[in-house]
Amino acid sequence: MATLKPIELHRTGAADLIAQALREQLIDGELRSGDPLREADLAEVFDVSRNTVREALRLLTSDGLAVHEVHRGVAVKSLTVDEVRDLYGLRELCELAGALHAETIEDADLALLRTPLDLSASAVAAGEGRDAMTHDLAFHRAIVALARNRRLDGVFVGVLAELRLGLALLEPSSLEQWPARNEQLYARFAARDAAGARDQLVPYLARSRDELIGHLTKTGRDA
Amino acid sequence: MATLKPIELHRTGAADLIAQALREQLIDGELRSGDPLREADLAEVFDVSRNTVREALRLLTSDGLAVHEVHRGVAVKSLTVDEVRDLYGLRELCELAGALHAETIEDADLALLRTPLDLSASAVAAGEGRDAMTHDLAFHRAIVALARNRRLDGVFVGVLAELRLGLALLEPSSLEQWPARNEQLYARFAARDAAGARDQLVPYLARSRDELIGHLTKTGRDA
DNA sequence: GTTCACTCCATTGTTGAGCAATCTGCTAGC
DNA sequence: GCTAGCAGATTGCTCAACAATGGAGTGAAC
Repeated sequence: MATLKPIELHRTGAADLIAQALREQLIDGELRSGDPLREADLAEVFDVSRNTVREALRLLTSDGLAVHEVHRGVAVKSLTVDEVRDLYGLRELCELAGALHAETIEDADLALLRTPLDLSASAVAAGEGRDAMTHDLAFHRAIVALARNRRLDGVFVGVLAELRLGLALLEPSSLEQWPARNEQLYARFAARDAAGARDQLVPYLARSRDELIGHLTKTGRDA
Repeated sequence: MATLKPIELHRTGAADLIAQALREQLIDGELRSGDPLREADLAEVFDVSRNTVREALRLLTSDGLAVHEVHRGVAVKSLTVDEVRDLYGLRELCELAGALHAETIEDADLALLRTPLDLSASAVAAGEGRDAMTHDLAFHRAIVALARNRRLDGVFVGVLAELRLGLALLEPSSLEQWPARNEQLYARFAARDAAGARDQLVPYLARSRDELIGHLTKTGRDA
């Protein structure tokens, strides 16, 4: 027989599916920080047993998206200002690792940067805040991917997921400046200018960080 | 009342305890790469229900210490050469982030580097391979901790845990060169020489990586 | 009015049994 | 030698139960 479907792509169990569903609700902002995730409720909503829900919640907590206190249950994580600082520190490390490779970037990789950028810009124009952010973050993921280190990609995805807990609460208006800034960043990559990318990236992230921190301290303690 | 026990430190459930026990067996090398982790067996060994074991196994797999295939169960992860490369890439990133702070290192931090170094050296002298490695890695953790980023620390701990899957299989003889190299590295920190630390660190890690990769390719495909 | 003590209830932690789905190795038949 | 198919083992998931814990409410004592 011919080589037809070499990958039957990792089937997933119910717990994984539920964890994924919850993750999506988190980044959609449907679940807000601090919201309790009660086993019995979720079991009913997803129509699975409580044990399966528990497994899913374990996954979420080890992702850092939820916190678990014994006998008090699981709740959506609230980011503290310190955590946001740490997350951005780590994010910077990841993105700079990618930016290092700007010198030798290939056209195919450049295209992988370009696509989410355009998608993000049009989502911003259309007022689709959530999509705009998704594509914006995909752009940054593409930057990190330049380092060609899957483990690093994994770390970065985790960082972004946690950051989204807070980012989801930002007002849509703050997104409007992003396309222009991303465009400048992209230009440095297109020019194979690693140092320039780096110099662009650091203040970019600092600004994003301070925006989020400002929002956290303004609204309520943490979020 | 006086401030007496402010921390009743996160009590843990049975699943967490079992996951921790398994982690320890992993780094001890008692569980080898590829070994199956059967639910029923573990349930009996630890005298808990299968459900609890399942939760523990979920934790291990999301730590990256085990792999999970649907309907085929959980097994201790086998590191591929590519994964080792990626892990060392990430490890380098973490340690370099710490080394950046060598310039401004305080005496207290220096002491935190010194202690595990001495412990490691005497463990090597005593032929205690496992302890030697534990303290060696603690030394490197202290380096990363200089960056004062808890999230980064967490990433690094995860990286080390996975690396230990392979490191546990190295012959004890290869440990003997480490104390001297660590000592050189320490000297750069003591001299507040960030650039020097960096120049020491990169080949140090490259060498360690190649040693592990060499061992993997030599013994059997992966491990 | 505040503070304790106590009770009640919601929720989690864990168990154990059970069954369907799936994988694995073996056997029978060709 | 190869394939089909039949166990047996193992996982995926459910269900029902009960103990342990935390929180909220009630009420008495100061």
